[in-house]
Amino acid sequence: MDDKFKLENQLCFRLYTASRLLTQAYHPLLGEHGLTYPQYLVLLVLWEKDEQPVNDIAKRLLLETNTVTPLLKRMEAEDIVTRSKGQEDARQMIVKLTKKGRGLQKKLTDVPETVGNAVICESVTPETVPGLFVMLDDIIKQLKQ
Amino acid sequence: MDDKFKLENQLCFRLYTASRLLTQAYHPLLGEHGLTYPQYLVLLVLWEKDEQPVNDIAKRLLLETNTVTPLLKRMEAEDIVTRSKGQEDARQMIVKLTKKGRGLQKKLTDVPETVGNAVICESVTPETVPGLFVMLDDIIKQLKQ
DNA sequence: TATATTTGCATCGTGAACGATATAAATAAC
DNA sequence: GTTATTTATATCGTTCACGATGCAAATATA
Repeated sequence: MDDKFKLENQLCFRLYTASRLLTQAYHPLLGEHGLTYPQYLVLLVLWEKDEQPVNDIAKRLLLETNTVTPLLKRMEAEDIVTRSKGQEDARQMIVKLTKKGRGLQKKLTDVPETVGNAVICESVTPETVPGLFVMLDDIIKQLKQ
Repeated sequence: MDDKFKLENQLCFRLYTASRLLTQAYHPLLGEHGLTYPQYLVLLVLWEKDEQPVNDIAKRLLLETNTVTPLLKRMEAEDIVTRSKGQEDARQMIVKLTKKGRGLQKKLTDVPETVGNAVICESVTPETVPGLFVMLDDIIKQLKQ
């Protein structure tokens, strides 16, 4: 009885574990450059579009500003980004890549492929990944409300 | 150029986000009983088999003991589990459910279904979830080494 | 049996996550 | 134009995660 409580029947535990383990796979690659995985996510956002307010970065990553603000301060301390008051709206804090922050893109050029290769296995291949993306995107969309 | 750095092409970001959002979905249901999601996972493990050493619980959840130990201490403080030195091996710390810990199973009986329903959507249905489980299990197995 | 190694757990420090709350600037309502 | 509300960000407290390290009990080795 109570198979519903079995760990093997839990979607959330699988997501939680897969997320942690895959983040761990990034660790040696990013740590070499003094980065954490959430900091790497901020870089992905800024590499796509530089000079964004805190709020835009947080929304893109589906995080709260109270998570992102301290993270950005650490990145500022490491000279990866600058933070400066917005011109038109003084409430905003505009985050901008430094030369070092932009330069990290080249240094991390092999990271996506390295990590991508690490997860390739029986049921997870270039052919099946798009289907996995659809399901995860649906779950995220659903839970965002 | 550099589509490989686009957030939309990242498996890890999807897992990370889906995991966080699904954990958030548990929050109101568990918080009502003073539980966090990782504490709920410990309960799932102990409900399956009571009286386990810290190490067995940690291994089951693929966590380190330095994560699990403080978590168990909080659960002990909340009178959900007891922790006592092992008889045959004095290094072990045996974790056992209290009456309250066992009783929580009945109180949380609706949680799996409630959360399960919350993720049902277009591409995630009782028919497609098993396929998703296979892929996530493969990823976990692969990353465990 | 004395010493070395392994094992199980704990402590410490750092960096997320996140709920709750605070503050100042911008905007809306009166 | 003054007051009320919303918005953008920050601060605070608690709980994970997790690498690094410490310590005592158990086991292996000499």
